[in-house]
Amino acid sequence: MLVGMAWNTEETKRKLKEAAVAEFAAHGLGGTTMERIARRAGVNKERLYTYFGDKPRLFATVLADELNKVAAAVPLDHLDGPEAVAEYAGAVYAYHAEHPELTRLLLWEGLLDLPAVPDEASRTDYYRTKVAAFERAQQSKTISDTLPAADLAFLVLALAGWWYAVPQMARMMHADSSSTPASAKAALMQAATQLAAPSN
Amino acid sequence: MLVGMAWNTEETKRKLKEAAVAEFAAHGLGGTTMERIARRAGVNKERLYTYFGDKPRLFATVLADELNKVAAAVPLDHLDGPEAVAEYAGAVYAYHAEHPELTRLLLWEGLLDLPAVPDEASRTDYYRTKVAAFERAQQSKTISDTLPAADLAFLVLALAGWWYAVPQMARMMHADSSSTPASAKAALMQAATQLAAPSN
DNA sequence: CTGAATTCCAACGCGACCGTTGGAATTGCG
DNA sequence: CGCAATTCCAACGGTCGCGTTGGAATTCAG
Repeated sequence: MLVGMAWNTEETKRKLKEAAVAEFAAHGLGGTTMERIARRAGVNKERLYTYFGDKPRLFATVLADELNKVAAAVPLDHLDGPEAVAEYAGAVYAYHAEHPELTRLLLWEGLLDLPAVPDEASRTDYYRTKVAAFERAQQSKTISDTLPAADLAFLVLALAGWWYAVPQMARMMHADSSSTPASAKAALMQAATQLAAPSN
Repeated sequence: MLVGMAWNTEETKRKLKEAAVAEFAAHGLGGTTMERIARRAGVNKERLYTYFGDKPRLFATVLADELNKVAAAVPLDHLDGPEAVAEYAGAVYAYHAEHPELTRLLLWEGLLDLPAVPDEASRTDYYRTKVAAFERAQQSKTISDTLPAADLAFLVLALAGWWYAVPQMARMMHADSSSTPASAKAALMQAATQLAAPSN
């Protein structure tokens, strides 16, 4: 009965998912072709269908994978003070700088505006733990409570994500070319600090 | 020689552009079909090609049109104090709430990451006038100068735009359904105020 | 009315992509 | 070795959308 280990199946799946992330991030659900994913992975197209189902299902799979990766890479359990909020915002920005695929996948997904996203339950849990960390910090008076915790957390992510959402706008607003990834990160950390600083 | 006024050409062009905005905003450049645009406008597909060229050109045309509209609808020449920044952020949010097409077009464009966007020169001018208004307010010490003017302006727009960029994230983070468009607007205006408030 | 210019549109060629299928190659097992 | 199970893949049918084209309908000038 034993499932054969022949043809290193797991490795093939991994290569396909890696290629799918790159293609979907670059071209979106509609702009990506299964053919190109398979070619990039050096695998036949048919494997995609037997392993992952059709194109939307594959998209959902790779997005869920990437979300799990970022959840592991940028933890957030405890916040004590505005500086910790800035650190978190900076870490999110830095992660996206190294892995621009995730933001782009999220944006492509957002533009599809499906009635419900795949994996909604676990993703909601994930975001709620972030919000809960902000709530606890508010209750212990270490950060500002002028904004509801959910809004504050959401807006901090907005500061970090907007650069990747509309890069063309970022480029045009900083036309004097005085802007670098490093200065962008410094600016958003400063901004996050101001959002989280206890009102005086 | 006189060009005939027959078949009300201008009206046909207007209807085509209106339909194109709706379709492009909903499905993006790749997901939109010329056929559907023409059907929605009640006009034959071929008119699109003779009037506007191919699909990317049409996309650029309608995006430029929408940018001109928002520039006219949400002016910004003078800023005096954090409250004015909040007012501006709120106005931007409100405009996008009524015309969600523009943000979506910008996001689709951003995801294409073209080396240069159409109409780059005039759009750069447009953004630079916004930045200049922030700069003047900083020089007259009515708003905070802890952030470069370009970053501050950019991040204020981030606060207003993020809701539309990742609506699925907004929905999941506010899972308790305590969030409304009105509360979102209030939150972002509060946040904008805190970003712009002179440091103490 | 006749003819030229312009707007409109039905139909087409062509290429691209999705998802499938039939069968070949490889592996483990008896 | 022979057999069954599994992984792999080249090729295909069908559909869809882009951009074009040939000609019909409408308008205006003479």
